[in-house]
Amino acid sequence: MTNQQLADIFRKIADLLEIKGENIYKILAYRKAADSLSNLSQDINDIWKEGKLTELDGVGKAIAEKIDELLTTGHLVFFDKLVAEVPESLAELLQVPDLGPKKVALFWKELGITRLSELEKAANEGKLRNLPGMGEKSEAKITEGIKALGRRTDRIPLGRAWPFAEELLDYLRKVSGVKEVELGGSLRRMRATVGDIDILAAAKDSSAVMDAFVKRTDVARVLGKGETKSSVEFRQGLRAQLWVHPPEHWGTALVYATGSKDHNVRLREYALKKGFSLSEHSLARADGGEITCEREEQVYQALGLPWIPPELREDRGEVQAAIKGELPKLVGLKDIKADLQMHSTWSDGKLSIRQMADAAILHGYQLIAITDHSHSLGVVGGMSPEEVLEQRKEIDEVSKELGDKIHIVQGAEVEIKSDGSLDYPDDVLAKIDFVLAALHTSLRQPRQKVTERMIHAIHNPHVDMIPHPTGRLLPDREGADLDMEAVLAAAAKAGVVMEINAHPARLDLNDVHARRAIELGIKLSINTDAHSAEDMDLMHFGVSTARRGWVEKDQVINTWSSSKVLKWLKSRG
DNA sequence: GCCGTTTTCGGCCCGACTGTTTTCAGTCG
Repeated sequence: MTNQQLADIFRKIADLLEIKGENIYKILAYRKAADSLSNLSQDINDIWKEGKLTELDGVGKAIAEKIDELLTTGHLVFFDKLVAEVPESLAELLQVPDLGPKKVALFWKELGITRLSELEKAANEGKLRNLPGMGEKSEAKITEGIKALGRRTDRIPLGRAWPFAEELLDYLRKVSGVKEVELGGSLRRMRATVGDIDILAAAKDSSAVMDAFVKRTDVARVLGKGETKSSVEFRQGLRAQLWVHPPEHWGTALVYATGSKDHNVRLREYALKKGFSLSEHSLARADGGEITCEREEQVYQALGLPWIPPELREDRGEVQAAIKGELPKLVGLKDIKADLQMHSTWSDGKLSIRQMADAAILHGYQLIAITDHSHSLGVVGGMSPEEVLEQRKEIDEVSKELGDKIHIVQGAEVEIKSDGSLDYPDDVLAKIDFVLAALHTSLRQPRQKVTERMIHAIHNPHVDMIPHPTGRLLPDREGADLDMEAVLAAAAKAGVVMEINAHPARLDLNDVHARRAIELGIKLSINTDAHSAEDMDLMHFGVSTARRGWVEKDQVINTWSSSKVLKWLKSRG
């Protein structure tokens, strides 16, 4: 069983226990253990074999025993008994907006409803409105919620939400009385996918900005509107919420709006130890004293902590690290001096080598690698071995023209074929300065096969980097089912660089695996995989993913000087 | 069910909004 499968079981247990009416803290404990498993960079099976389950955050004796039972037998008697008591299908009812465990339990006990279809039917027949605590409005809300479930977009890729959010920010900044507007939530934390768009505005009086927000022409539905918080659903199914706080509360409000929820809980727990009750409004003392914070830094400072970058705020140990003064010095966009994966008209790129080089110079880069595809990837017009030699001549010519303005390295993105062999013979690979071995096809091979295939490629002494390791395409195409722990171990041993592909549809390695990679001493490279000049602007998405993985500057080879990169390439032969 | 720089027992973040209520429960983030 994988980390994710275990996490799903514990989340399901939490849902069912909540419907059952269990102690809320027991439920939260299961959720915390599930989150811990989801955020884990190592394979749970390895931790289990080492007998270190209870070292995981949120895993104590009882949950460790359940993990042990699941990994040993593939089953959990506790879960089977629970499902016999509380129908498993009730958990899906919790997905309906505004429907929580109390009402699900009410409908189940009073009307025997266990499925979505039964709930919809009962609502349409007006059977819900007479139950205690219910009324016509609540019933209508449920009907509407079930419909919303059907059209609700799942989490959307960062790259799609980003331009929309930017436009929304610009719009709100123009409202009179608005002092500041900033992204919050998973967008500010730069998660690869986001559930909704969270925005914080500072204004003395919230009414003008709230009105402007809910009255936008693309708003399909207003889900709620109050003095400090409103939320809407846009026509495309995307949701957004806006908080408005006075400028003098901006710091605490921004911490609150940025989250994650778990980070906030962790921070508030720590604040309590320091004698403060932390909310979006202030840091309050029990004696009635209060500290308000205009800046986020002041909130952390008041707790004796350094400011924690938003990308780290996932409760993955950042608060503990901040307490110890051990936060990483994260890589930043300004540190990037090179882009080591891009395509030209030699395969599926839109521009010539010269044009790509000119664009890179505009980005201030010292070095680029032109990494066109190899021939077996027919759909993109990959290069034959003969073309590799011809392209070399062109790269030399362009290099001569541009002098010391930029270094151009000849690379190639070489297919890892379905049997694990590479698309060029060794004598061709030997002539290419920077060899990328990539998966694009047969991604659905079984875990063991695709992992062996990848490791075989890593073992080829000519291979320098693995670009976009899993091949995922957000939001639809899952990546290969790689045993990443085994892949990273092989890469660490071979000195092969792993890429964080900056394209927002990829962000691959993901944040969790990037963090594991640097723990293993692997060097990373953050590249745009540009097929046009505009694509080079996507670099910041990759940098943010690295930051989410606690990656520091020196661990990223394209922050190095060009001479250091060239020296490294030479050392690899 | 987890956890300990006040604790191995007794706590466990904090507040906004809505609807059904005349003061609060449920849901959400």
